[in-house]
Amino acid sequence: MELRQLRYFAAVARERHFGQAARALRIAQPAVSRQIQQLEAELGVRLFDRRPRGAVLTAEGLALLDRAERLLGRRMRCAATRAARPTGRAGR
Amino acid sequence: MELRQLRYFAAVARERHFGQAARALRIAQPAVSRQIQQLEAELGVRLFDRRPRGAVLTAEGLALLDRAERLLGRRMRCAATRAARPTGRAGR
DNA sequence: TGAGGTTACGCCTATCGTAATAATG
DNA sequence: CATTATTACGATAGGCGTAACCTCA
Repeated sequence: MELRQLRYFAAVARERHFGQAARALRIAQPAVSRQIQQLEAELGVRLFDRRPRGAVLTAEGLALLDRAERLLGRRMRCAATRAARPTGRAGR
Repeated sequence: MELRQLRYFAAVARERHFGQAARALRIAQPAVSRQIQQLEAELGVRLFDRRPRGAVLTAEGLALLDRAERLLGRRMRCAATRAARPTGRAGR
């Protein structure tokens, strides 16, 4: 599993739309579709119900969304990134 | 940033050794070195002090390790992963 | 000089985008 | 029949492994 997949997944969940998610991500729709499929295959669950008017989260998808957003939200912006500021030590 | 980078980083931090981390990860040493470099570049910090006897975490590295292990530990094993049982994995 | 990390280079896998296809109300 | 997701396919980028090089006590 990679963060990219979670990011795409979260986008689709937010937009409830593969195409709109793709637009928000600045990529093509098939790329989103593929990553979601991969994620579903790896997890062994169906994350979305594909409908002609868009995609709706399944129960498992909803549960994953909670975790995924939490993970994405706290990426790695705490400890190390703070040191990237001019707070004293800067190696290069 | 990808989970792969965090996984490699955590391995090096645990082993305090690029080569040993590579062995633990079942990959070659340069692969580890490259991913760590990428991570350092993205974060803008030096995560390890390379020494002739191994690698030691910098203060920023230590802080990142804490977050990384937490993230890796709670990957996505809650809701969806429950359905991901055997018969589906194909390595290389 | 030896242990360990990095750079160079070629291969292979994965991802992406465009276009065509299938499915559903 | 229109809208939306999927599959096919060629092109591109990224990651990995082997080999050679550099660095430091």
